[in-house]
Amino acid sequence: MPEGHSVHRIARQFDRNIVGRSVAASSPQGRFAEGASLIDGREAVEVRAVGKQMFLGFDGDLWLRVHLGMYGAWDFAGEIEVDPTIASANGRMGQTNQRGTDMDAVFDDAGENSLSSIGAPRKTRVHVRMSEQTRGLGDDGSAEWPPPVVGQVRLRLLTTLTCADLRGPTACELQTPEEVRATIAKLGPDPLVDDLCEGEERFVAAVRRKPTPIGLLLMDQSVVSGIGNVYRAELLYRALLDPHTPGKLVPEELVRQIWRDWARLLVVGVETGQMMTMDDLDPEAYRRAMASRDDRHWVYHRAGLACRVCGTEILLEEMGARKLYWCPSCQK
DNA sequence: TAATTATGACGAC
DNA sequence: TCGTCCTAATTAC
Repeated sequence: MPEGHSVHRIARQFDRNIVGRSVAASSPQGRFAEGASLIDGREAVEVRAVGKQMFLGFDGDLWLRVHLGMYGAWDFAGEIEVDPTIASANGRMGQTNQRGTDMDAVFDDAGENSLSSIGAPRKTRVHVRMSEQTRGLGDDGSAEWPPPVVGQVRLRLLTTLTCADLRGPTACELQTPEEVRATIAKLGPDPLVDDLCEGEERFVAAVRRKPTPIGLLLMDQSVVSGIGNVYRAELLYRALLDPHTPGKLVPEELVRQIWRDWARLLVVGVETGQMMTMDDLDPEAYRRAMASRDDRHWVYHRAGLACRVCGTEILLEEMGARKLYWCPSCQK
């Protein structure tokens, strides 16, 4: 799944292409038929991303809450107005998506996926038909509209120009404004939502209150929003911090540093669509790091390999029912 | 064709 | 701590 950066990117796409328009909603798969019928015909009026969740507001105080879980995805198709920041990232990643449709992949949160053949799960994809020029020139030569449904589509939102297909979400439900507020209230601070200073104080307070290992706290969405398994491993490495350290024993200044680092990585992630965690590298090393998913991180997915800095073997253990990668030598 | 994997989160013990 | 749910790509057989 998309960690926080992907959800913010998706929200931007909604803001650009869905918000302010009436949508036809359906559930091709049938499992959200009732909800879709309630949305159908309404105008989307606002989108919010908080941590790993997205809230899409419709007129009449009806909100759609979506959590993609581990392998949910939104597929966009149609003539899409691309967010400038996303478009700029395109220069680096513009390549045809693996489905080989008539769409150009303007961005692909699978950045790491499309740059590598290693078994990454499906990623959030965005297919964009950039111009009239490409319309009708695709492999199928048909430029069908709306696009044919492929696979299990829980929810399809269609405007006159844009099609957004949701598949595999762990949560897809309608909420009242009250419920949206309640959901968000339970979430820890998100650097792109909350005031940075305020967020930092909340994060520091939550972490330093608990005996729980910092490696678990970073994954706890009530402590801080948007961090997933990749960012957890990388943030801890960047902080040179042992994942087992109880929250209350992490020096306050280091806790603050982690928050600010998360804020920085999140911004980079939103801009590039990639979980770039080795941004301190020189250009040549950076280029190499980008070349494949396996070369992109300090410790994530590097079990058994030598630490890039000290050469010690990167360890793999289960923490919070997820795979935790770390360097026992660098992280104390 | 089946098994495996994945950037999550819940609820039942 | 476990099992469960959501889906599709990749790998193994």
